[in-house]
Amino acid sequence: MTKEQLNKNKAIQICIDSKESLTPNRISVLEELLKSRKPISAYDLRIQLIKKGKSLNISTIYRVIDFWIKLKIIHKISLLNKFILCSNPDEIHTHITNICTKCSDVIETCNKSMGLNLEKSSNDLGILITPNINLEIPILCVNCK
Amino acid sequence: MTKEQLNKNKAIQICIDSKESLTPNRISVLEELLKSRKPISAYDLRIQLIKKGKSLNISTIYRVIDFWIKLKIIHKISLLNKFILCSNPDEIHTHITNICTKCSDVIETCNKSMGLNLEKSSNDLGILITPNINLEIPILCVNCK
DNA sequence: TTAAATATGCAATAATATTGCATTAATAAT
DNA sequence: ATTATTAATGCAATATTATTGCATATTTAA
Repeated sequence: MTKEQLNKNKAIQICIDSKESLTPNRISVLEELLKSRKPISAYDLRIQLIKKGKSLNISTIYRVIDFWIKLKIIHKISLLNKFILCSNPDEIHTHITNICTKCSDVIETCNKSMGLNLEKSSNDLGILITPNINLEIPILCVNCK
Repeated sequence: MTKEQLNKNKAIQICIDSKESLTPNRISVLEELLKSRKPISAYDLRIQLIKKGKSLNISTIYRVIDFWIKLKIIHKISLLNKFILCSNPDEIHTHITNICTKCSDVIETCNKSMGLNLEKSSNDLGILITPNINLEIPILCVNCK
């Protein structure tokens, strides 16, 4: 079983588990994101789907994206106004999206590997860090640095 | 000397030191941002200035904002598509903008107080974290949590 | 099988941001 | 000081990203 297939199955499983309906549009958007390793904009995603004969309205694209975001399958990369699949959606932790400022490549890591201890510091400040947030860190990747 | 005045002077000093010209528009935008404790959009900033009889074109607004961003006086908050003054522009470190997801209030902290050790972890991953980046952390503030 | 709830399409519109080119203002050179 | 050069701004069009209200279609529940 390939990694891609695995992610798709996992996403579908999460969808079923949460008792949401798995419509053709939702599957199409999911499959398209599985293919694009880099973050992709909603409009570009739409163009890719049109190329495959699937012509969704842009509002539907956004709604479907919101749907997967709600299930934590997709991340919005605010720095780029683009979207990407989450690499490990079923684990509750601080997601970290390292974004290369040169090539827009994305390397997803987690709090442990990044030396973050946000819980402690947030306690000190009196603020609350909610679970499953996504931090975007501008970086230079191995190739670009 | 008030804190506001201090920040303005500091910003102006940084501008002079970097041999950039301090135009009326740049000062107007700076003053407006000094007043708004919360992040503000470019268009709203424009409206505020219009109320004071200063009618800048939106492209000028964006250019002036970019100017101050280049000098590290302003941060863009990508999560909100808004802009805010940096609270300590002359210190080179990882800036952290804690953004309350409920009220959009912003609490700026720094890496030390947030338990981050990004340099070490980035070495491990082979990526490079450039100086003076700004991390946006979605939180719940003291009032909203 | 019908009723209710949800998803999608459609098309308009909102919100955010950029561009090319003309004009004006600021700075440097003479 | 005057002119030449460079940089900033205005203008207005356009690009990009995102949302909305309402009608229709599809899915799920009764």
